Amino acid sequence: MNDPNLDPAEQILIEASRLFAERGFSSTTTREIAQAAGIQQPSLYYWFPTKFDILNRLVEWGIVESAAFARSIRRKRAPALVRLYALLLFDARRLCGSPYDLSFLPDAPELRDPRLTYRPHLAAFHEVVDDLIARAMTVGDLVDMDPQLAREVMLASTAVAMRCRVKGDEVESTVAAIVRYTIRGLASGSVDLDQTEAAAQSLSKP
Amino acid sequence: MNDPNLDPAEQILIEASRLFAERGFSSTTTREIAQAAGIQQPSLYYWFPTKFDILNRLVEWGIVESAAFARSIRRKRAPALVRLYALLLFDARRLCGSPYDLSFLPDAPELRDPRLTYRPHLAAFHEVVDDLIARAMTVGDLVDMDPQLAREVMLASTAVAMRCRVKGDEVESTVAAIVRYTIRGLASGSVDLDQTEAAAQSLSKP
DNA sequence: ATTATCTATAGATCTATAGATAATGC
DNA sequence: ATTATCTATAGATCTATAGATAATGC
Repeated sequence: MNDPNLDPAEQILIEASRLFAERGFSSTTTREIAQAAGIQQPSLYYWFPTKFDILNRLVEWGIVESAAFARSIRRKRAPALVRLYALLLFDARRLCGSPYDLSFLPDAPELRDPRLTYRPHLAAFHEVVDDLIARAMTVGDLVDMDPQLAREVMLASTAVAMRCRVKGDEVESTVAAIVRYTIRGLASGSVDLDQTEAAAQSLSKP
Repeated sequence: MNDPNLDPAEQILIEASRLFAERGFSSTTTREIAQAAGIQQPSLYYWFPTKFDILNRLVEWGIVESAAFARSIRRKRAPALVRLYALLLFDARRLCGSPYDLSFLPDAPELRDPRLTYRPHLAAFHEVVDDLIARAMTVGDLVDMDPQLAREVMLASTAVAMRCRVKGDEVESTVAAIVRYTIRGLASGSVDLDQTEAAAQSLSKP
């Protein structure tokens, strides 16, 4: 249940994410989190000021690195579709390989809480995705469709990947398959998918 | 806020679904639901035995008709991919056109509650989808991939459609676009997408 | 002294019930 | 009588704090 070699705060985050994914944030009690982490309920408050801060930490973790990767890929020279592909791969791989179970993130109603601090990072991430979608459409690599819809469909692939809850060796192949079929659905007929994927794969590994 | 021409139970379901989508089931209080429906909190219990029963009614509504449609389409003569396409169209169209906001359904952790009565209907729905996926793969209309992954990707399109929250005239075009690009991602190169869509469109309208 | 934990509990909910009240229809 | 509502509240949580206690390190 708990690994005594781990920082208690880390252990709490791991167990809390598992419980949030299973029962939802507000149905999970601080008592349950503490018990899963092997401590008493009030001891949680030594490591986190509130239950809400545990959620905030997990949500931040879920987006910060992907937003940073998005900023770095914006300056790269590759075609927009390749960069989009790489961004989706990076994001899905990171979330599926996370020690936390973040499968509750894509649709958790709690994300609407304005006290959460992830918004600027998500906005930056979306800005890059929207820019790359616009560029890929301009050069004819994406089917002509509502750009906002294209973004929704693309980002949904991360949610699907996490929902499959694959671990270890299977992460790589499952993520690759889901992202490939998402891009396949949105790319125009003129795109060489194998070549695009190969280029994206090498771009997505920092 | 409330339409006095409506059955109070119906009004409660509509407002409850909106609140569940916004804040989640367990963060929504019976007081909030009642207030949105224009009655006092205890008056809810004249129409529903428990808060949980409100959720159960909404979840049932979200699957029963689609499961019935799935059973009816299983016996139809069209190619498996056309029938899959029609099933996705029917399901997404119905959920997006619903008087209830069921966008919270695809990932609500509360769906794991074993007291909910939707399970047999969802199982029947999945059985048909899995059968059609297997058939479509056998005849080479679907790319070779893990069938369970194919199902996840397909059913995610309904979630994406609901998340777009389109209403009225825009439902039809948005749903059509999302389902088209989902099928595009999964269909093999030999499939004529326009023809498949046309056949599915006529099958999906009972 | 500092760090990390514990027990006990205050204070604030929130669901559901009890029982009164008003309105409708026989 | 039945239907539909209301006010008041019991009973059961659940988060976060207060304050004690034990262990570690100077």
